[in-house]
Amino acid sequence: MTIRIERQSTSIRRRQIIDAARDLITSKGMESVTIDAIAEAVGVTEGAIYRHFHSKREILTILIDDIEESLMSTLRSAREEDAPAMENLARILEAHLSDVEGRGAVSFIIIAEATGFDGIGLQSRVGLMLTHYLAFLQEVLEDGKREGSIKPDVDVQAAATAFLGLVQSTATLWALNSYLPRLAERRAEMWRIFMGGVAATA
Amino acid sequence: MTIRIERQSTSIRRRQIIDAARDLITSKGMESVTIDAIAEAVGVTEGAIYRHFHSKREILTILIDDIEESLMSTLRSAREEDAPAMENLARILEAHLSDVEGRGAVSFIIIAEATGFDGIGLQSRVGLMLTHYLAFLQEVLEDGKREGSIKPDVDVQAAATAFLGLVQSTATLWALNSYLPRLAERRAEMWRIFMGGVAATA
DNA sequence: GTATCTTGTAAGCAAACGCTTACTTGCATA
DNA sequence: TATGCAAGTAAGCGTTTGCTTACAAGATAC
Repeated sequence: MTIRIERQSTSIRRRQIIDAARDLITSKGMESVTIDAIAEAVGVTEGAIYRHFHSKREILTILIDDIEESLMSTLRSAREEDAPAMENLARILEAHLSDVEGRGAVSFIIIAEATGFDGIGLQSRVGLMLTHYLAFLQEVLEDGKREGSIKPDVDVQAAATAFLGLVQSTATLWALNSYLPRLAERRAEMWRIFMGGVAATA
Repeated sequence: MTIRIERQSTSIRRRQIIDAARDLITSKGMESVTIDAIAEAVGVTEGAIYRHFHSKREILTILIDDIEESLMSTLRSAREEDAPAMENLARILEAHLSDVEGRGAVSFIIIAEATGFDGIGLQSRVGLMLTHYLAFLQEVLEDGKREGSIKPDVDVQAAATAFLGLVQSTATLWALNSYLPRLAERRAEMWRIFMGGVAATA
């Protein structure tokens, strides 16, 4: 019985580790993200994890970076430079909901956890992520105002918050119903309500 | 040095215990809700807690009952029987945001925790709470359709979800910004957006 | 007044957690 | 080929957690 040790470079291991952390969150929730569970998923022992990260907190922080990066890049490419703002918003909503459905509600689980006082200081990092998200939406909403497709008296900050709420509540209900009903189904109706609230003309 | 033991009936202790649990959640977050912390807050030792509840899970379950009861009763009394549906909805939004501001975002922290797989089975209980919440909103929305104040083609389930999202995203941002900006401030703008999306006439 | 039930304490247990330590082995390079 | 670093293991540490046990004492009933 030979023991085979599969050595890997730290760059590869770091990726494997944060991927494992993400998978654990989506499959078994935030509570089950332990160093031991991550190590098992990667196929090494606990000690090896600390060769590549020096704390659990660092792993989670970098995971959030990763989540924000991939989400924002998805949303940014859903926005087309010369398309009408309302079309862009509709596409962004679709892209965000698809992202939630595809990757599981990781981002919202993390937001959730941070809201309830995470204890390792994710709170400010998650706050920053939401700030970036809202700023992006506000940009698109301002486009709409300039175009005249969005009512000039709409408060863009409130509108962006409401948009976030659309995705957040949908994701929450989806997660609490064991990811059962097709998440995308309700997209059209949600969009019509939001659109009606901000659009200049019916 | 006399040891004074303040005996209390189990009915009083049970109240004190779930109140302590709630206070702990709002002040220091879900993570800090431990049997030891609850015991200290009540002024007894850990063992005494188990005279009145037989598990932590039972405490949390009953706390959710309590939260749902007080929230729903607040929202129900914000709804006036003979008032127009849109007025009722506006009042319900105000009542819910006030509740969040007053009691801290307890309910959302619990929703959050459950979303991220709580591990003690709060998930289905919290799902039920949201179902009740949405059913209540859908009732009011149906009122509005009957009155003609809400567009007949509005999907009430989607509208109720969007309404929940309004409160949820607002509460989240509020919690992540250290409860800083007056939460009620943004209420009016949020309401205008939602109203615009469902109202029959501008 | 004494028996009994209820509420309390102090001590500790087993498991889980993040993390460290002492030591080993694979691998690139001088 | 030998040297040194990088990547791995096994074991265990200190702490925290939910919960249990053995025992003490206040309240109540007969």
